[in-house]
Amino acid sequence: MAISPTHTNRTADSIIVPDVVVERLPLYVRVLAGFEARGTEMVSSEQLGSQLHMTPAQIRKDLSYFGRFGKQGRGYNVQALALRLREILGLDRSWNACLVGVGRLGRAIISYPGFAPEGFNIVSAFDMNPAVVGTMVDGISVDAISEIKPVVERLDIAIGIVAVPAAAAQEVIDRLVEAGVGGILNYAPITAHAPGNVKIKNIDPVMSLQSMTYYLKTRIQA
Amino acid sequence: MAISPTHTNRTADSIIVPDVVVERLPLYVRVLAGFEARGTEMVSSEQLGSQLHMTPAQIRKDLSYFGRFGKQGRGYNVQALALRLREILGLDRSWNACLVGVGRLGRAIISYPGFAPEGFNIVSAFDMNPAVVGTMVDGISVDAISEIKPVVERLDIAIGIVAVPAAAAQEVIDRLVEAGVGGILNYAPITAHAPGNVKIKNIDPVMSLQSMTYYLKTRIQA
DNA sequence: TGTAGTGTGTGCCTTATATCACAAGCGCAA
DNA sequence: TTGCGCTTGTGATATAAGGCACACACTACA
Repeated sequence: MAISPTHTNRTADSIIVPDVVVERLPLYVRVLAGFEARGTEMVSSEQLGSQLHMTPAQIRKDLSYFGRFGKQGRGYNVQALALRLREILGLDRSWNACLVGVGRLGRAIISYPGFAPEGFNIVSAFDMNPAVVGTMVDGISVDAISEIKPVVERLDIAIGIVAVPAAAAQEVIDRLVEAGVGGILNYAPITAHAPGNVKIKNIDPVMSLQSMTYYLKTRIQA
Repeated sequence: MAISPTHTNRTADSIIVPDVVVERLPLYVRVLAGFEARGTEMVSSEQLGSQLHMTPAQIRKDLSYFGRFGKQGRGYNVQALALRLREILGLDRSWNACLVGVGRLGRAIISYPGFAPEGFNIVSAFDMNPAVVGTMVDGISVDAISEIKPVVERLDIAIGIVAVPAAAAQEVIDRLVEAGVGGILNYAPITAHAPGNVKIKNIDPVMSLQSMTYYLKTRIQA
């Protein structure tokens, strides 16, 4: 949460970075990767901004929370900035995750090919259903819910992915927290609760659609 | 976007409701459904707030954008408020959606059982791969990308769900917009662009994880 | 009819976030 | 070496969102 900047004259070290800013960093990493792939050496906040549809000032300010990465008159070195942002986000290493709930959704998550290339490895799965426990799904062995704590500890799992029915989700989250995970990716349609030192991110396509329709309602159909 | 309130003495009709507020409404609908199921007749903003971990004042203020639904000293009638919010969000009807990209992710989306009960029906699918075009997936026929426009018009499709690789996503989104959809649910990891009258919602679990690790980094492991 | 208890709706204030705008730094060209 | 064009980093300012606190409305009960 804290960073050690040499770049500031404010009261103290350890400036708190707003969540909104942290959530934008992966976006920057992604467009930088694009420029990197195209062999571009330098980019300006202007260029980044036009790609991302945001103002250059916002990008500069976001970056300024973490240091001074740019050169006046030149912009940012693509490679260096990408590298630095990955370090800041903790993307310069890989992370172990476990999945709870090996139903239809859970299986789709296990076989989703987007996690591994970014350094997120699902190394373990859990389910309540005795018919599934003990089987292998896509190379991952499925254990009983009661095994969460020992397995999380043994495999150094930092992230729990929750794909169980709504009714069971909070209970599962509590177990994951107790087992020591630091973050939870929750696919269940509930308002999940966890202690402040555990980060929860919700993925809820249905809720996205349900707010979208508010805008569809008033549209004149083409 | 506009509402016709009798409840206000402000400058004009048609108050613009902030996006953040609209995005919270489905949350309210969900907890109200819970109270409804338990047979509760009245709830206070206090009770709603404690379920959702938010302040009662925020809930009251959010609701006040749309009308005066509560009774002093009593709270809100659960059924009536749920009904009204559903109307406001356009959830008192069903919506047709189409899926573009029938790969692994696309198939998982088609067979995801969470959409239909909430009134979102995937009625059509499209893919680029000639091997898939013409087949049926989970009861949905797969057409060529070039068919998007006629099919969207014929089946009155308001929502496009994008599950194609990043490189193809913007092109697909452009086609969907041109075909006349009003909203897009985008699973591709890109910064999508669309005209202002088309609502885009992104679902990106990887990006969620990538910002989560920022907080995991600094955690003392248990 | 009166009074006590409760919870809404909202004006006003606080906090958070975004944008502006400019001094200062850098590189290039003459 | 000087000067010009460009782009950063950041105070200052503007806008947006959140929360407080209270007048007022409603119910219940005496």
